[in-house]
Amino acid sequence: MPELPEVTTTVKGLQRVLIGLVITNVWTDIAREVPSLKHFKGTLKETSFYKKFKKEVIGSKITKVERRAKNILIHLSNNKTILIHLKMTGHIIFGEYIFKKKENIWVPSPTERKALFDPFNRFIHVVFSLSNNKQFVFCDARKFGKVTLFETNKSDETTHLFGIGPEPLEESFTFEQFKNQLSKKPAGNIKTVLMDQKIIAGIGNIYSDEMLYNVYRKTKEICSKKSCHGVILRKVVNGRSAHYCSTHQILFN
DNA sequence: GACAATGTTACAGT
DNA sequence: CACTGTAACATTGT
Repeated sequence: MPELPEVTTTVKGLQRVLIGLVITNVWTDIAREVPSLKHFKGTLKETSFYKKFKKEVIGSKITKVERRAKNILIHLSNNKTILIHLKMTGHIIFGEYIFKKKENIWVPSPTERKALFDPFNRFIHVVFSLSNNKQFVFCDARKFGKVTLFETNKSDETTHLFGIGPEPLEESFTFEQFKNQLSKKPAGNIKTVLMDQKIIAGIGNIYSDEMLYNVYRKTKEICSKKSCHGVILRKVVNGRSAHYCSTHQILFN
């Protein structure tokens, strides 16, 4: 469930298991950097993308893993960084996998923990094999996710990160700064602003809902705020479901 | 079958 | 130019 906190959890997990390992192979069943988006077709040759990706990644050591907005950044020893965006349903699995050649699929080793056999984990699209004979797997039911590569020292220029706003957990991020950013915006939906990655990084639909009162996907339920008897309603804001209390929250449009 | 789903981007319209 | 709303991406789960 990838917004800032979930991506952070993923990154922390990867830091524990990936640092110092060498990437020995890359397998994928997708042809493009972004499996689905049409607009990447023009700039990236479909079949060549992962060929090149593979070449640049194999043999390098993982030196550092970090998060920027909702992106996972895996820094390599050769001035390359693997960038993974999980989008809606992408997730990462680390474990021991076995490749079934006949069926062209990856399955968890029979000795692996039960969670890896969960049907949710069956949409495997990119597999990185590592020097400890384990695999680091990108799994995504909807194929919205992005797995790509950029030059580490060009992180300020890469289109994948360009223009992303401040990290809310950085010390440099202050209330004053946020207020200043807000004042530049015309009056409008606060939810839209909270989810705008250029204003503040990492907030998505669930957390923006929670910030504005805590009732994500509780449509029709009775408001749980003390002595409030409102009912939770749903309204589409900025193309996404917004949930709010009919009594103690007011919508202006 | 209809609808909703954690994200982002292109595009049409105002 | 700035902003807004919608469709698209691909697929599953309810």
